[in-house]
Amino acid sequence: MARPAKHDDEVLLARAMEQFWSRGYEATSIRDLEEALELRAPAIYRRFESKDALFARVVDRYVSAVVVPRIERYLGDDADDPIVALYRFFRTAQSCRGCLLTNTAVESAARPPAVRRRVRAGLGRMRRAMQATLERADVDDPARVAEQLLIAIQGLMVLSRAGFEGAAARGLTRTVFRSLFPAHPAFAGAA
Amino acid sequence: MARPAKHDDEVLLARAMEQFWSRGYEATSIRDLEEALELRAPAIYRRFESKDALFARVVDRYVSAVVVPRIERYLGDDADDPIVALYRFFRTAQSCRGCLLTNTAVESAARPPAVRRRVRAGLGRMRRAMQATLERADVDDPARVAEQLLIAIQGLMVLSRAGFEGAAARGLTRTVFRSLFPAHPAFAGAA
DNA sequence: CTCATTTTGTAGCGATCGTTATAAAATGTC
DNA sequence: GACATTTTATAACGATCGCTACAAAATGAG
Repeated sequence: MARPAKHDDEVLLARAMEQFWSRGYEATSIRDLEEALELRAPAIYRRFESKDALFARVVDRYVSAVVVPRIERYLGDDADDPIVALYRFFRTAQSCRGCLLTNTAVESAARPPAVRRRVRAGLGRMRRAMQATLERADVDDPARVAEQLLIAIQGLMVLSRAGFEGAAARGLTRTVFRSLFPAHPAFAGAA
Repeated sequence: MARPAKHDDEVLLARAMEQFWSRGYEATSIRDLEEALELRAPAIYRRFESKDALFARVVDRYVSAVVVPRIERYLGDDADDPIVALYRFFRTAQSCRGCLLTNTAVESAARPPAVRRRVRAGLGRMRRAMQATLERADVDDPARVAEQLLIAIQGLMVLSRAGFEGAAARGLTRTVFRSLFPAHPAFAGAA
């Protein structure tokens, strides 16, 4: 009964996410999005109110389509060794794009409170998932260790984005786990 | 023999740094800088080539006028307890502006390599200063622990910028030190 | 085919971006 | 005071920003 849309919201949000993730909010223009979404500005605005509103939807999608699936894949309760699972969760998170939540937390200190709230919620979700995994591993004070891990993964994301990648980043991640889980055989550390 | 400048470079760089630090590179316009520096655009451009070049000088000044003095003040070799000194170094670093090196590392993944190099150099300087302090404290494997601390402080800066401040941030910092230095009396942790 | 409905593209809005040509203001020298 | 020198401000450049009137394209219903 009406003209069909070229792409559904999911596809558009995925493409927009790629842009915002690698270039950041400010550095991504509507013209960039026109190319990425294969859609001209008016069509973008009719579907997503404004650049800000689109970005908010993108942050939501990042959590639901990137963070949560990664949590389920690596931190699901079927993991044989929860600590090794956490290690893999860390290692597979590193890339030159860093983490959209990290990038947004830093970049948008002066941006709409709605976005900042979403970022904090996303970070909280990660922390709780890691805590649940730690509880399965019977570590002491899982809440504190989860905080540690949240801090560490944010720091690692910053260093990834700063250019410390590959072997360097791998070494840093091992260092984190060796320090936090010195008794674990996989990271059994000579001090 | 010529018209005197209203302000010397040091004053101008200090004011520009405030802007870039709290708002970021992209979000700071030349018009913003005109107000902050009390100087019109052509005067700014005659002194500092371009916005990029000015920002590079600002990053340098941040290291030499903020990072290095803080290192000397808190991590100088006259500290009675190097671990407590490191703790104070961390605690006094937290603010809603985060750290300019952290912010720049995240924001300018797609910016001139010269700036990225300066950021990495600044981070390296912090790491070496913390390592030297750790060596004075006779901890095991100071190089590894220094890496840990660098990761942790970057993570804490992200969370500061995300809105975790005050009591929350204080708690997080204590958690870091309690975990890394469980034997130290100041952070003697019930696991 | 006509019509109502929805989606899209063309073209362009005013505002602001980084930057600059040009001239005025402020000094020491003679 | 006239001059050379340096620093500054006035005014504006083309480009791009986020955004939008408006009309054309694409469907199903009648």
